[in-house]
Amino acid sequence: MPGWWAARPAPPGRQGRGRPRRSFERIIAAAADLVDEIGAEGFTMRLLAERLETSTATLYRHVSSKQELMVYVVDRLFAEYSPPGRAEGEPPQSWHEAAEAAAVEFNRVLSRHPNMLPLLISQVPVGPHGLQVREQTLDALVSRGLPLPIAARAYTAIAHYVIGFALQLYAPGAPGSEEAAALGDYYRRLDPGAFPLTLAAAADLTTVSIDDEFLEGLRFILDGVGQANRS
Amino acid sequence: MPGWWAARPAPPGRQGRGRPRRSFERIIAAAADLVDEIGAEGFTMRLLAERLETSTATLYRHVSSKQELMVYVVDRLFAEYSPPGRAEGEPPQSWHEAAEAAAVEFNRVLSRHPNMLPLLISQVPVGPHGLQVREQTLDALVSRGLPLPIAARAYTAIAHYVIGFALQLYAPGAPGSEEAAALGDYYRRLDPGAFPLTLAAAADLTTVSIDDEFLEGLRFILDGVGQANRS
DNA sequence: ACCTGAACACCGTTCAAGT
DNA sequence: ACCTGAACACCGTTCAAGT
Repeated sequence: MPGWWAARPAPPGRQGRGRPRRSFERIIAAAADLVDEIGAEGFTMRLLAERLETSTATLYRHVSSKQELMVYVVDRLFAEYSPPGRAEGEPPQSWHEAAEAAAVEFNRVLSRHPNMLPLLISQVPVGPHGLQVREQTLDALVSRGLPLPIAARAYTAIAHYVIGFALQLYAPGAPGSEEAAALGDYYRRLDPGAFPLTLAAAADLTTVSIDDEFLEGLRFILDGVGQANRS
Repeated sequence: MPGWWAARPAPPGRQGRGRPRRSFERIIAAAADLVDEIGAEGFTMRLLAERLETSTATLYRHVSSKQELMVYVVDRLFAEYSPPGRAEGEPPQSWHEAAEAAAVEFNRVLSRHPNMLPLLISQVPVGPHGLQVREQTLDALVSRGLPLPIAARAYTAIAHYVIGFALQLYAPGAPGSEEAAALGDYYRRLDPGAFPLTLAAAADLTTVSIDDEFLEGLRFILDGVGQANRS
């Protein structure tokens, strides 16, 4: 499992004088596509080599390991994040609205790459794009009046929440539309006497959409941040 | 990656008439110990067979796959959770205090099993013990006056937060004491002009302990829940 | 200098063959 | 009936040998 500190300002590989750099990016891009298509689980250096019409030994001349490759694959997620723009004629947003919009956009990016989510574990994204997103978001909050110490803590809490939510909802292995039925069966088979509240809550939770559930939890955090800001 | 719905009320294996059941539990216990010792990454059916002085083929007569085995290994985490007891002569807790105590206890359990954390991805713990913990916690909140719909959403948000926090802090691959230095180096190498807020926040964040950081984020959520409860 | 076939040391899982 | 050695179909990674 790769750690965040493993990422380095200058990407690796014996980058000669420009050409190898290009190969490195071609490899990362192809690897990202492959993970999207077949999942992090099924991703194989042999498959990647095949798709690039080369050999695995050649891949290892540009990246030092599969782990390192995955660090850069994850960073491409953050390249897709587009900071929620303040719309033209609209009134200036509060930090609260800006934070919510950022979280929703981050969630949207993650939901589009379910197969990549397992790679986010124990890997705070600190690749070039990951850092840029954090800096942009901190700036959005601070410029709207939220003090930096609180903004930094809010960013951490929100990032944890969004990633955790996405992992359990979108990641391969999470219940899809068909598996939801199996889950229903599972709950119905539970002894209602033993888990009355769990069952009652499950019945209630199915009445709200997943998006709403995401927003409700998010607002818990944002309201708490607001309280910290006032006190 | 195993899904939660995959867990079943009745554990698997051709459980004959009592004896095989015992074997099943011996296997799960040994597997859990092995994961704790060498990590989920290094865990191997061959290693487990060796430790139990049997063969892999025999293991497969009691569990249907490595994935299923891991589902039950994870559930053992929840068997360790001891619901924070209301102390003897003390005044009755609020739901707020109860929720915080539960989250802290859950975090404590997770922090003691860093090697098991990667197994929690895309696996909402729905094994027997996992369900019991949820039911107990919901009961603790509801009995202290928090309405069930809010309690259920709070439980989900808190669980996501605690697991996300633990994954990024305790999971193998997270920066230990030595790697923290490497991380410092990494940040120092960043262009301060490009990431001024990230750098300023990092300097500030190092002044609070990890436990405090955990509690601060947690209180964001709990304060938000309180606000939802009042409105 | 750059590339690669083939190997090395592993996996999870299965099955024919033993007791 | 219960167990298992040995195999099957893979991995990530390396290296001698080619161009």
